[in-house]
Amino acid sequence: MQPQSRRITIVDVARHAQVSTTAVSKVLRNAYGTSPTMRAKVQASIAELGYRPHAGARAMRGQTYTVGVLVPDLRNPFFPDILDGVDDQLRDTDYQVLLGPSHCNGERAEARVIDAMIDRGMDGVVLIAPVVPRPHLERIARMVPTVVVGRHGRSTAYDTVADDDTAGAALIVDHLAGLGHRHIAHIEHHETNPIRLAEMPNAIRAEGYRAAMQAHGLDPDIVSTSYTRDGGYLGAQQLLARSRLPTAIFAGADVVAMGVLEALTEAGLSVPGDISVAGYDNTAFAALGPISLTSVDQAGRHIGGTAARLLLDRIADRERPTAQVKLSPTLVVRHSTAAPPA
Amino acid sequence: MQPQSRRITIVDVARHAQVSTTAVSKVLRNAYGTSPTMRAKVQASIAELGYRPHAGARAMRGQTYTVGVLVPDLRNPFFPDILDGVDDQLRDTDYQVLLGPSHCNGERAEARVIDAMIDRGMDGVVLIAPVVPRPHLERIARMVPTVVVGRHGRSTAYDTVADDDTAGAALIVDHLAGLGHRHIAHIEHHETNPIRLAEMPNAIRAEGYRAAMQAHGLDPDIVSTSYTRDGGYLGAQQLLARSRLPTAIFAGADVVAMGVLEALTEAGLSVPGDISVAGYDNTAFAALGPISLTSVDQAGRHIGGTAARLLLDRIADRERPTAQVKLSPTLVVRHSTAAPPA
DNA sequence: GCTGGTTTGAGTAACGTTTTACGAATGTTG
DNA sequence: CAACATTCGTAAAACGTTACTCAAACCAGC
Repeated sequence: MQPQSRRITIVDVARHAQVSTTAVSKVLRNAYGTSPTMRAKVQASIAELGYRPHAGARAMRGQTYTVGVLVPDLRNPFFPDILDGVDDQLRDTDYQVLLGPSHCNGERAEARVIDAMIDRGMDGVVLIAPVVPRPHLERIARMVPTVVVGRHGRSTAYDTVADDDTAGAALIVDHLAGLGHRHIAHIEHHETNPIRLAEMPNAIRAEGYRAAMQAHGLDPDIVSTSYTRDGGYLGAQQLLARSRLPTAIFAGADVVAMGVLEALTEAGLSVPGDISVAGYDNTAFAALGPISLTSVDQAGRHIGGTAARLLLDRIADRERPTAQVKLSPTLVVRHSTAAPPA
Repeated sequence: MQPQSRRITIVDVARHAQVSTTAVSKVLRNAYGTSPTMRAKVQASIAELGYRPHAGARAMRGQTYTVGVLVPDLRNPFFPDILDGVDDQLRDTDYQVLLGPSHCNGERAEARVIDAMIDRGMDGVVLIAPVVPRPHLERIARMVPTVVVGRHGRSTAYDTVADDDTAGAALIVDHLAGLGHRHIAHIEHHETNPIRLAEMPNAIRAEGYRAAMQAHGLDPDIVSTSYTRDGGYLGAQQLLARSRLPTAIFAGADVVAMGVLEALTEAGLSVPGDISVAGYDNTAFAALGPISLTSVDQAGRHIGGTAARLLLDRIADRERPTAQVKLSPTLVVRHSTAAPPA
């Protein structure tokens, strides 16, 4: 088990192919000024020696061919959909995706992960529903090409891709009201920061819910917890503690609905017999037979694909004006919603 | 929106603190030969200038303080548990975790992601249930400190952390047999490669199932698909197509059980009334009220924590003999299993 | 006050790549 | 055939950090 031999470098390849290191570098980046003959020679040597470019060294001068994706919560089954979309776009490029997990969803932790990605020379980053303050986002975007997913608000520094959460919330409320529900509660991710209130999807969904309820002449009823399973569980428990139960619960995310179903099951209530439940994101979980959750589909894969494409565009041209892509969600009706009990 | 100012380097810090760059470097790595006075001065300058070390440059000489974790499937809810454990251990160190997603679970794709992590100068890697050939693993481990999680087989090059899958499978079979089941089917992740047959958890579970069945004097009945939701769905459909149904299904992973439940629901069968279902991994999904899946707990968080600790150890001393940690699983009985219908 | 040892800090050469500038062929035009 | 583009390839200088070598400053103990 001898200590591994030194890594093969561009110099080794150059020597083997009998050309200069510059020539090898040019071939690698398929830059201008390489004859087919030379290209072939170099590529043969690369293959024979098993050369692999050293990203660290590359980072010092040019690109690393790496893009980082900030994932706020690995337990939320919506995010893999987005990542699939990113992967679709990047699979056939030289770029490699690395994920920055920020499970403990604090602002500090998130900022730390983003900084770490920048320090590691990522050519660009996709930030999924980041919670750091707006100016911080702008600062990041000035350092590295950035696409922000699922957070509204126009910036001149970064592109955004988001779902029309106002419309999505309305889809649910319209559906439930159409079934005859008058008392529809909403469980949201708690938010006080004024900027995030205007930008984060959770806040927009809550606001959309409120507007839609009023449009139907109904009273909004919001419980604030978090977009996690536990948040859903706690939120539902708060509702269950009431003297008068709602006849339907609109959970701000499928993962929240998981917790809601948990609490309702525990309380011995049947869905949708006693109470209807709707989610948001149309994750694989919602589609699951025993669950069969009515949900709003925001086409995560498409969102991810769009984000990746925008990012590649921006890496290619950092001066291009920023884009704001807004996608329209659709309603997927399943068995967790029905007319309220008589 | 002026083009971002040049990155602050160690040289800027040195100038600002009026010391040499060497001194700054020493403080950063808290190496030998720094007086408290100097350390304070340097740290003040670092804070004031907002200096951040450039990982690419570091990669060329020393460490990058980055560890990579290969995650085979982001939709399997077991993996976040492992990652939590890794995070627990690394949170208070200088190390940063980055995830390499390998969704399309081919050998090629996996090898590509691992290579990418090595190229990017990771100080160490944790490979979760890797499928690449054994010699490839050895080669990787010779290049970079490596811990392999959930794959059995002793190596002199890398450490391993795994669950005792033989015992885990027996727990399920014993439980179901104890309830009176005679016809217990198992859905496994298909495997033909002889080395993986001896090392991969799926293969060991299947073998453990077979052994336990025989110990009870029962006939094994195995369906081969994959450890995904779709795999579970297809496997269950194959079983449902039979003239004689099993009275219980042991799914090799919770994520497989998701698909099984899906298929059974679709077929109008009730669980556990018509048929019992058990999973493996005891994910949050299994605990979910409406699901309430009997499962085997292999303490993912603990596995992840152990892996991270072993990795740090090995980064500190690459010559230390390798360790093989095997953890004992426990059975968690819920409502998806019951005595077979009379 | 000198010796010998220990701290403390500085100077400098890598590390592997890209980039800029430039020379040597080769082809093209008047 | 001279003058000039064009193409192909090379040399050398960065990039930001760490590790190695070595000098200066300091401290005992005689």
